[in-house]
Amino acid sequence: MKVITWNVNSVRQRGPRLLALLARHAPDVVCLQETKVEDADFPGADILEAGYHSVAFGQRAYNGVAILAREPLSDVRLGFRGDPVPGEARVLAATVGDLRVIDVYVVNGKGVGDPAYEVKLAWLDALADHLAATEDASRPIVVTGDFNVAPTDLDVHDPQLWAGKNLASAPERERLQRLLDWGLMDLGRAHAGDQAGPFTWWDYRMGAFHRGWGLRIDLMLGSAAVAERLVSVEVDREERKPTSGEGKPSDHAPVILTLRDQPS
DNA sequence: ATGTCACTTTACAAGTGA
Repeated sequence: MKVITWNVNSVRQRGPRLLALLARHAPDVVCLQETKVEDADFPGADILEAGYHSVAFGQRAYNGVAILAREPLSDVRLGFRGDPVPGEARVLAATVGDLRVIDVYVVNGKGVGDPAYEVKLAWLDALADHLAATEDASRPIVVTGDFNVAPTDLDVHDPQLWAGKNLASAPERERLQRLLDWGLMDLGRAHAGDQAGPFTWWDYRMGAFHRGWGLRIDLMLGSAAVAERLVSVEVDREERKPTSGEGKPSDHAPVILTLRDQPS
């Protein structure tokens, strides 16, 4: 079974590349972030034609999440109680087969000391509270998406440069750890071991991708029932190249989780 | 570190969020 997460930075701009991704990897589940469209404009018909059901939770211009799946999606939940920014479409949960899928687009935070950074910390706390209150960590769960947090210095191309900065600061890493303490494993790190990266996001500016200036902020977190089925977590770096596919790339690369099939 | 991109608008260039 394959689960993909991808911050598309506008699903309208990334339409052809999204359909190509579905054809290339034939995933079972895809979580998208930063779709940037209201639900009426979400390309659900094109996605259905490609063989995928979908649920979208979007808004105009900003944020927006969606889950695609070969199998029907059930127990869909939009947003979460206690969200410090309830007007922003950032969390979508659905059940696919035996798997509970929670798609998240974490508040960016702008910079340490910015009011948005305090919102980010509160938001991560609220999400951890919500999961503990509403989900069962003993079941197969994947919490995935753009966390806007590089969990450790292994997840940063230049730890000295990023030390204490937004996306890599200790307070946000502590909040992420709270989430893990509830009963999740960072599957990407489990697969990569003590190797740096693999990175999933590179700034559009300064030729950052070409220079290897990346961060691992798009994460696959899994409960124990998922972690025991872990085969691999890989980054589709090709998708980040300007030359691959139709139109421009997102600033994030897709992350592909592969799980062993359930013994039946 | 900031050489870009996508979005929006008493729009046709400039601010914003990332």
